[in-house]
Amino acid sequence: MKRDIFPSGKDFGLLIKAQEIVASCALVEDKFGDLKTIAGVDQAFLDDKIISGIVILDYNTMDVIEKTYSIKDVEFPYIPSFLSFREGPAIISAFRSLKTRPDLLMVDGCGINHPRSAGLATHIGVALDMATIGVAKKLLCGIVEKSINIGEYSPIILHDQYIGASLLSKKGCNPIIIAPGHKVSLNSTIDIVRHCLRGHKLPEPIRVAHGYVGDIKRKL
DNA sequence: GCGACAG
DNA sequence: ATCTTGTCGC
Repeated sequence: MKRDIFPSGKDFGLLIKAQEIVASCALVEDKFGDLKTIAGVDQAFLDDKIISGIVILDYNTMDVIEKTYSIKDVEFPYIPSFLSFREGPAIISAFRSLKTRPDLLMVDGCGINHPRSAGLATHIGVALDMATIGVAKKLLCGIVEKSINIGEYSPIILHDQYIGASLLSKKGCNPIIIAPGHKVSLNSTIDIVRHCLRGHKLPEPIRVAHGYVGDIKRKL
């Protein structure tokens, strides 16, 4: 099953097939329990190595509960809309080394706001069968409906479908792009991301995970 | 054909 | 993502 959505080679026909399978499995509805903990994951690169770091935080206090990481060889290049095949394997590896399973996972990248509705957050969510949300800093596809003020969001539309939101999380910063990954609705995605904002542009799970992998990389 | 294009 | 000091603004 999981092997089908992470083909080993670089046959684009197979990769696209894998993404279509992921998209067909994606669920944009709230299918997670009480949010006691929330995790964030991010990657850093050093030579031909990819470092994936995951941090689990207390949902209410945003205090760090657990951290873990994984280092693997980079075996796929960065190609827009195919990020999952470059970073996905390392994330799965890091996730497997966690002692506890978080109630939801925030991923740096797209969710269903992807050309084939299979962004990294959605791919990871389906692979791990867990609720995920995608948080990106740039738009990959779709158009932002309207201009917004601080604290507000604007729908992102693609093919007449409401697939995500552009949220102005902090003054003086560009808006962040958020979208459901798997097992999370659009409204909950917005509520949860807002809940995780603590005075910074990025929500805590992603911000802390980013700093964490940076530290790991530095100490190598 | 040309430009856009998560990390 | 990554190479990198100082600097402008809130």
